[in-house]
Amino acid sequence: MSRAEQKERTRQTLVATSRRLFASRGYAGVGLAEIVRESGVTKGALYHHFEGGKTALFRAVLEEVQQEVAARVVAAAEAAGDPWQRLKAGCAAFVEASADPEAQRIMLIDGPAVLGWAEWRAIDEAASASHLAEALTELVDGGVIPPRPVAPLTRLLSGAMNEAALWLAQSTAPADLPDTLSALSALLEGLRPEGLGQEGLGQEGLGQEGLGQEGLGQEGLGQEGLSS
Amino acid sequence: MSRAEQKERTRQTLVATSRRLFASRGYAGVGLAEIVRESGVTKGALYHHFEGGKTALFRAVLEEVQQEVAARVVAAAEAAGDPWQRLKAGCAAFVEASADPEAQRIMLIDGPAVLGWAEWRAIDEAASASHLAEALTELVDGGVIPPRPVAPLTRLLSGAMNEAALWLAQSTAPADLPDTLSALSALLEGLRPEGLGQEGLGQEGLGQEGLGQEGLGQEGLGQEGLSS
DNA sequence: CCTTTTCGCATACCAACGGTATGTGAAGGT
DNA sequence: ACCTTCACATACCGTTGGTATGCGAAAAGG
Repeated sequence: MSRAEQKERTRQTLVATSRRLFASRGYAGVGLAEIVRESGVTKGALYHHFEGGKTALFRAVLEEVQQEVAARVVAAAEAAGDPWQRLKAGCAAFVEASADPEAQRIMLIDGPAVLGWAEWRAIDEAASASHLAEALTELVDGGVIPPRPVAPLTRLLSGAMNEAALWLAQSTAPADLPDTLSALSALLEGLRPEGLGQEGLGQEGLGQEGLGQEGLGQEGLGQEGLSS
Repeated sequence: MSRAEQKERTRQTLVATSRRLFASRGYAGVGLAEIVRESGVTKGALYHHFEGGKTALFRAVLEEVQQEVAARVVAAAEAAGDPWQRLKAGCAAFVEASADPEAQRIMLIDGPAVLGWAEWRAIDEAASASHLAEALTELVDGGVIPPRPVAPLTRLLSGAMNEAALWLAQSTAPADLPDTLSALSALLEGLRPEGLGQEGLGQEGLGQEGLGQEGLGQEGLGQEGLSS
């Protein structure tokens, strides 16, 4: 095996191992000793690949998780038709993807605390939030929603979805997911001038491959007023 | 000085010192050695007052911060008239109070990471989120907004406000605060059936004593479509 | 081919950290 | 006056993230 191959392989092993451990027990709950042991390397290798030590390793893991979530959001949005549908499909996909407890601890809990909010937000912006901002800008430019600064709205919606995903991850009621998507849909619909075809915010044919969210015994999704 | 007095005083000193340090450099960035040194006590005293060690100390600090924020929210809400106005005034007060960088690091960044999301949310619920849920329930019961499960909506709005506060704390544009309040107002208004007197989400006589947010050179607040 | 350099990684070590076991002296009851 | 309580101090420990240095095989040079 060539040296470059081996190097990349070691790096990926380190990222994969620490991702699994960080996701299950949190950043502070995992020591470097355990990471390097389960990776089959030593601390020397870790610091050779990640100059910043534990923090840099976490950053690599976070970026990987963020890009996976973003990929799902983009795929869902592209499968939808008009800009308004793309926004709603993207939001629904984001909430569903972020509901994965594995991604949560890394992306939403430890991320801001370990890297600081500024850097966390920069990564989030590059991966996901930028798409949300673009979608909103497009809707404003297209006259679908009234003119309004998109930056604050982007933050509000991004935060709403993050928190909702956190809540969903530990909720037991199967109705919580559709109820949340319905409520999010209602908030988005409220941005539009009165009465422009209120569709639900559900999964109409957008990529939802093996999320573990299926089979929760709910019908349509996105309809309102069911199950308090 | 009596023993009980001295005990309470030591405890308060520890909480105040660690609150200041946690706020400025984060939970992980402050060691117990520094806390006890600046408090004028030793580690023995710390562990005598806080059995859980550093975590328990942080919990005490978090609860203090949460209660202060909640007090401001309640004061603002009570100063408003009808339930709908109370909701909006409370939301505005929450965003403004949470925009304080001191409270942020403790309440929004380190809180979930140190205590875990479940415990953090329990504290948040007891202090602030419960009031939001009550306000929403009241509005549903009063027929002001259509029937809908309030729990998901509470989480969405709570998350939106948290993230917005985080964003506002590091934003430099003075228009960001009014723009955010305006956007939040628009989202809330969207929950109401069409056309019921769209007032802005500003400070109309609700308690905003010395927040440091005044004088940001903005007019009305809560109007839409200005700046950027 | 053989030499030399490179570099991916291992070994050994360290200061600092959170945490604990034990000691102590003054306040408060009797 | 005695004894008990208890709010703290002292001394110590295991583990942690981090670093300086050594090594051996793969690549580069002749």
